[in-house]
Amino acid sequence: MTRSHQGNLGTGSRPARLAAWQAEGFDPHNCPVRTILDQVTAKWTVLILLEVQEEPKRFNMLLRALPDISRRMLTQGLRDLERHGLLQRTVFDTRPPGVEYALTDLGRALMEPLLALVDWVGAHSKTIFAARERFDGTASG
Amino acid sequence: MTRSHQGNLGTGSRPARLAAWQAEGFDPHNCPVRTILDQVTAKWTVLILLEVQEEPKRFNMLLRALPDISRRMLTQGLRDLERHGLLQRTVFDTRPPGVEYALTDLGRALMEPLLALVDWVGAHSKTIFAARERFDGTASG
DNA sequence: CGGTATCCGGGAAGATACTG
DNA sequence: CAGTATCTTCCCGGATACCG
Repeated sequence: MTRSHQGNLGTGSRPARLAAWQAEGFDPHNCPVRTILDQVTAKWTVLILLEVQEEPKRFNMLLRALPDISRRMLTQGLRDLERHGLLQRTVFDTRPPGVEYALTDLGRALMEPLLALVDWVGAHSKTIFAARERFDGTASG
Repeated sequence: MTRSHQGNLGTGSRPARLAAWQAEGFDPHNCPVRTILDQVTAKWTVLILLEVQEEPKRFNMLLRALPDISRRMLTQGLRDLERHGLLQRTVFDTRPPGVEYALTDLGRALMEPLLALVDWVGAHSKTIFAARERFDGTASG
């Protein structure tokens, strides 16, 4: 398991981006950005971030707000976001104990490009769905 | 901007976004944006889009450019991108037959917010990795 | 309340072989 | 060259039960 080395997907905005990365030793097996991106865009994380963005939330509040998530997956998603420094977990020593999750500064910063993507998809969802149906139609017809 | 939304993830930029969506009947089981977003950010799609963005590519060129992808997954990813209207598949009646994949206008439009996210992650990957190690360290130590 | 541990089924994805 | 078909394996994720 040799996992050490970065210097992969990152800044730079010319067209031949991937080619440039490859020229400087891009290693798809070992690309930190892919790892992070997979996490950030994982099934539940976007929704969790969206929830917490409004205001800090407690575990069961999130469980209720995200109707089809399981305890297990919520815990896991929360841990992962915390691990990446995007969420701050705060335990209150009350009775019964309370735990609050809030965006960190890093998490808040992430919301900008993330919401931009979400908005783009939202704005074009009809077009995309139309393309889907066209594709599925011609495939079967 | 007569963009009538369909009650799900989409346009709108106030803070309590999720709450607003829920108020107007947001259904997490049936959210088009989540479906699309999952596809768009799936394991290989970003890399595929990055590759064809430079210039149209053929199947085996992509296979070679993405060292650790399997035939099966490449085919599937390509089909999916085509299905969503992001990629244009063109067959050349040459011998031996050639097939070329290129971004559509929609696909090109997607690259802007998508690259913005990728760049953000790239720019903050060190911070995030540091957070990871800190988290893992305190967890085990 | 806020989790963790365990079991288990189904789908995702790799390897391989074959086809037009 | 550009895929498809099949087989198998692996791990994601739901359900459930229990702990601090």
